[in-house]
Amino acid sequence: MNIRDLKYLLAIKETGSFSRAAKQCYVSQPTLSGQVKKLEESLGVRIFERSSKQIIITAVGEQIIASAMKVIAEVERIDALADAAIDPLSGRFRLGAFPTLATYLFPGIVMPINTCMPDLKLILVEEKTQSLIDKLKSGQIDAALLALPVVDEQFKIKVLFDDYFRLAVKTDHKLANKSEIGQTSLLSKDLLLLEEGHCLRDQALEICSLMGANEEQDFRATSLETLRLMVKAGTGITLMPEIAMGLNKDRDEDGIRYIPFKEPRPKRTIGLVWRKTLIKTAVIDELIKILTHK
Amino acid sequence: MNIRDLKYLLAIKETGSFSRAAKQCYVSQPTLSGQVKKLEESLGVRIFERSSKQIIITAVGEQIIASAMKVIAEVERIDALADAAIDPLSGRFRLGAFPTLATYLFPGIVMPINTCMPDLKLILVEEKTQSLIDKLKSGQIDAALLALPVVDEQFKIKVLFDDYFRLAVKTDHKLANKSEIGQTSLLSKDLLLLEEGHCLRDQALEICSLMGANEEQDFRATSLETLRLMVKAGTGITLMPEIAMGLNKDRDEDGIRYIPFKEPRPKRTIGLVWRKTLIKTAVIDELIKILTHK
DNA sequence: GGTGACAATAGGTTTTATCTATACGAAGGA
DNA sequence: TCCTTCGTATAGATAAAACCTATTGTCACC
Repeated sequence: MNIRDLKYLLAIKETGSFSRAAKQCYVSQPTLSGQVKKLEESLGVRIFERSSKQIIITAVGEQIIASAMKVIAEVERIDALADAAIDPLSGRFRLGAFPTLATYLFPGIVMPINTCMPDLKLILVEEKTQSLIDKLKSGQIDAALLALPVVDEQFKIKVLFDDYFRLAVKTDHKLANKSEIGQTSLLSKDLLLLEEGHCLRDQALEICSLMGANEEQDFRATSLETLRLMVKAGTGITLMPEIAMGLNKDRDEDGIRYIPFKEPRPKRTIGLVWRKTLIKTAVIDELIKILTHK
Repeated sequence: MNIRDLKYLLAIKETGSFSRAAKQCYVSQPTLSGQVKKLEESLGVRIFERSSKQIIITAVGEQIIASAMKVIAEVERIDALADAAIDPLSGRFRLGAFPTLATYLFPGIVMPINTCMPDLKLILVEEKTQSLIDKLKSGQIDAALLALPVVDEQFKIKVLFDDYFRLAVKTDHKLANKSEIGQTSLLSKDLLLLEEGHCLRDQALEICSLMGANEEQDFRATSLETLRLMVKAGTGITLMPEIAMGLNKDRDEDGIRYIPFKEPRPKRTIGLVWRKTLIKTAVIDELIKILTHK
């Protein structure tokens, strides 16, 4: 048996045809046909039912192909291990973050990452939390910045920092002159929220315990910047994480006042999450250094 | 990369030498050396530090070899899948059972198994429960008859039958004329038990709640038959599962009376346990049929 | 300095994978 | 029914690779 042969099997399953599989593997159709036939003979079972019409995979075939996929994946892992050993801080690295964090965090970390790991081809992915978790699991991204808690057997997690919430109100809002705010003050109808799927929306709802009261609102913003503009326009108030406030946390900006909460200050805890089986853990270590030194 | 090359790696790790590995793989030493060298070159990393004294595996080497083992295991699985597809009821099958069950159950199932699966090379393994579980996990046996509950993610389990306990006493024992017995009657010092590690010992202790009282006993039998002989000799009484009583459950035998317990009658539940990843599940199905029709 | 153990190298042979060209078989259209 | 098309199988030649034996190189030990 040969690794190449197993790749042929996967290609046939994928393309549904010997000729197309051959093309995909950059070999001639007779070569691929011959190798598959030899494999079938050596195993003593038929993997494909051939006809000029279509290729049907036998029951054993499906099982064999499932195992073949695992073999190929592990072989690729060997390649990746070798690559990482040559230079653990080089190659492609895909880092994800959810939108209400990514917008404000990513700009500040590109430079330091580039300085610290010049050979790393960094790919930044901005998606909602669930999508990031899915992509982490399927290996489409290598690590993600997520709001904790994230509970999953196959992940490793490093707590990075707390991001406290403030209440963003227009400077002439009735709450604007308060120096601190209690959570009960949020029981108002003019609280603006993001659309479904944003973790910040869920956190805000949890903080405000407004589940029922808010269902009737028919406006759902798609970004925090939209919310900010609406606060500025006097449409309502919103929760704003400090990371989204810009540099001057204690001064008003753009006619908006960011009022801190009374203790216990509501917050979101940001952590770095990656698969236990990830190979380039050296990159993770560097990322943690950069993200905790902020 | 080639599956054969990965086997070379494992052989070198195993034998600690290129020449011995070559011998183990039935190739010449230069062949193996050459292939390993080529593999190292294609991966761009050194897997072994060579010297005339000893072979040292590099850090990447260890990782690569760990992956190589997974690849080989999965490749062997492909072979096994094919074999099972040709004839699912043929080949070697290793069935385990713990001693106090095996002695009485095994003799009765060899014939039916042989009749029903004539091409199956059945290997019967009699070991204590913990050893059977270890061997199941490591693939040294294919299935085991165990006293439930057995809780493990990687196992599948089929409940087979209940095996009720009776109290075995000498016919002239003071309890011998009772037709039924309560569990409190067991608070006696002459209860004989098996040595540590037998699940029957633990079950007996649990039933009697005699943990403390029994620690001082310095006699621990190694088999149920020894216990039976001692009961017959008048040394004491013991718990005996019905399966060990022979065919005549309601008559005395050998000067021993087997007294049933009052409800709820204490029992052990016997189940068939196998790895979820086992390939020859057709054999499992047949075994279940045979073992539940008893 | 000689010896033994072990890995690396050299050169030739065998095996295997691959190619192009062609045959075969089924389905669809004239 | 015949012809074309699409797809797989077969044949024969070529290129690549894995393998062998013989030999060299290297290090430790006596």
